[in-house]
Amino acid sequence: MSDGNKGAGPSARSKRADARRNQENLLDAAASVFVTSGVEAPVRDIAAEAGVGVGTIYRHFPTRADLIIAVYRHQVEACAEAGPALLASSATPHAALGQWINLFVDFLVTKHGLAAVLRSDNTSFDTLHSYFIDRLLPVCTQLLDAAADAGEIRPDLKAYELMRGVGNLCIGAEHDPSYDARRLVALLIAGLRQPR
Amino acid sequence: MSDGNKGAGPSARSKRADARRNQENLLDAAASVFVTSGVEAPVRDIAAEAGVGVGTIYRHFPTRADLIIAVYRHQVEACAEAGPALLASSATPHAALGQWINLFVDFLVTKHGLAAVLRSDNTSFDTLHSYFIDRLLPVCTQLLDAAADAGEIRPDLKAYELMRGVGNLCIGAEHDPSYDARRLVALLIAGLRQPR
DNA sequence: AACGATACGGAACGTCGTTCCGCTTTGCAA
DNA sequence: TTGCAAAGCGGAACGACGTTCCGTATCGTT
Repeated sequence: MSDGNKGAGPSARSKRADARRNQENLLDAAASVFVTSGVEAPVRDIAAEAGVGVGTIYRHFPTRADLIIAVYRHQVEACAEAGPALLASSATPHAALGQWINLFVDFLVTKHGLAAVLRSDNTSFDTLHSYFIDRLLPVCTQLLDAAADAGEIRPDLKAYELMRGVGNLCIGAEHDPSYDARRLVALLIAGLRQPR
Repeated sequence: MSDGNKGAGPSARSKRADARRNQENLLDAAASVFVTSGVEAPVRDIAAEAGVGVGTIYRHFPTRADLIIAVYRHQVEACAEAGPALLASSATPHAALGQWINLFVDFLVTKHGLAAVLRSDNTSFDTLHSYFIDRLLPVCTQLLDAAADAGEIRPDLKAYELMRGVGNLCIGAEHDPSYDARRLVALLIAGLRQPR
C-alpha cells in the first residue's frame, strides 16, 4: 500500500519508466477525448490522442471500464466523501440528501455519455456499474436512512433504486437543451417527501 | 390514402405478391426476435428468423427505426388514442394523466431495450424518436394542460420533459428485478402535484 | 556492451450495420 | 403457353468498432 495505488486501476509503481509515462499520457488523452467526443469515443481515437497503439491501452487498462474508472476516480471519490460532510453541515438530513444528489447529477451531466454507459447492456461496462454502486451506494444509503429516520421522506425507497433513477434521468441530458435533468431529479426528490 | 397505408412504413399495396409476403414474415419475425433478444437484436438474426437475406430487410425498411416503428405502430397508436378517452372517463385530469403515464410505462417496460434505443445517440434512431414525439407528445400535452388548468399540478413542466424523463426511467427496467421503473415514475408524478 | 525482461505498435479477427449487384421470380402481354 | 422486362432477392463485401496477439523495440541491469 505504500505505492499509493488506490486498488482498482493498474499500479503506477513497479513499472518501467516508459510504461508509467504512457499510462499517464493515456489518462490525460482519455480525459481530453471524453470531453470532446464523450465516454463512448472509439478506443483508436484515444490511442491516437495519446500517441500510442491500441495494444498499449489494453495492457494498462484491461477493459474500457477500467480506463473510465481511472479517469473519473478522483471525482467519484470526492462525491462519496461529500456525503457525510453534507450530513454534518446541513440543517436537515433531507437538505443534505438533496445537495448530495445535486452533486451526483452535476457530475453525471457534465460527463458526456457517462450516464448512458452506466446503463449500457454491454457486459464490459459491468465493472463500471459495480464501481459506482460500491463507492456511492453506501453514501446514498446513509443519507436516505437519516432522512427517513427524521421522518422527512417516505421510508420505502431503496438507495439503489433512487440512484438508478437519478442516473437514468441524466441520460442524454448533455445533448438536448430542452431537457433539464436537474429539474426532473428535483421533481423526483420532491415526490420522495413524506406526505405527512 | 385508399390503400390503408398509415404513412410511415412501406406500403403493403402495389407490390408483388412475394414482396408483400416477405414484408409480413419480416414483421412477425422481428416482433418475435424483439421479444426474445430485445430491440437491438442483430439485423442478421431477424433475417434468419424470417428466412430472408439481410438485403430484403433493408428494401422493405430503409432503416432499423422503420422496422421498429412498423412492429409497434399498433400499440403506440392505441396508447395515443387512450389519452383523450381517459380524460373523458376519469374523475380528474390528474387521474387521467397518471393512468396514461402508466400505459406508456407498461408499454416501454415490456419492450426489451426500446426505452434505451429511444435515447441512443445513434442517429439512425432519430426517426424512431421523432415518431414517438410526433404521435404521443400532443396527447401528453393535452393531459398535462388539463391537469394544470385544474390546478392539480404545477404548471411549469413541459410535456416533452415529462415524457423524456419517464422514458429514461424505464431504461434497463426489464433486466433488473431490484429496479422498479413504475415506482419511480409514480414518485415523479407525485412530485408533480401542486403543493397547494 | 550485452542480454533478458518488459512493453510497444498495429495487423488481424470477429461482430455489427449497411450497401451493392448478379441472379431469380413474378406477372403481364403476346 | 411462352417470353421478357421489371421487381425483388440473397448474401458477399465494406467500413467501423472492440479486442487479441505476436514480432519487434526499448529499458535497465549486469
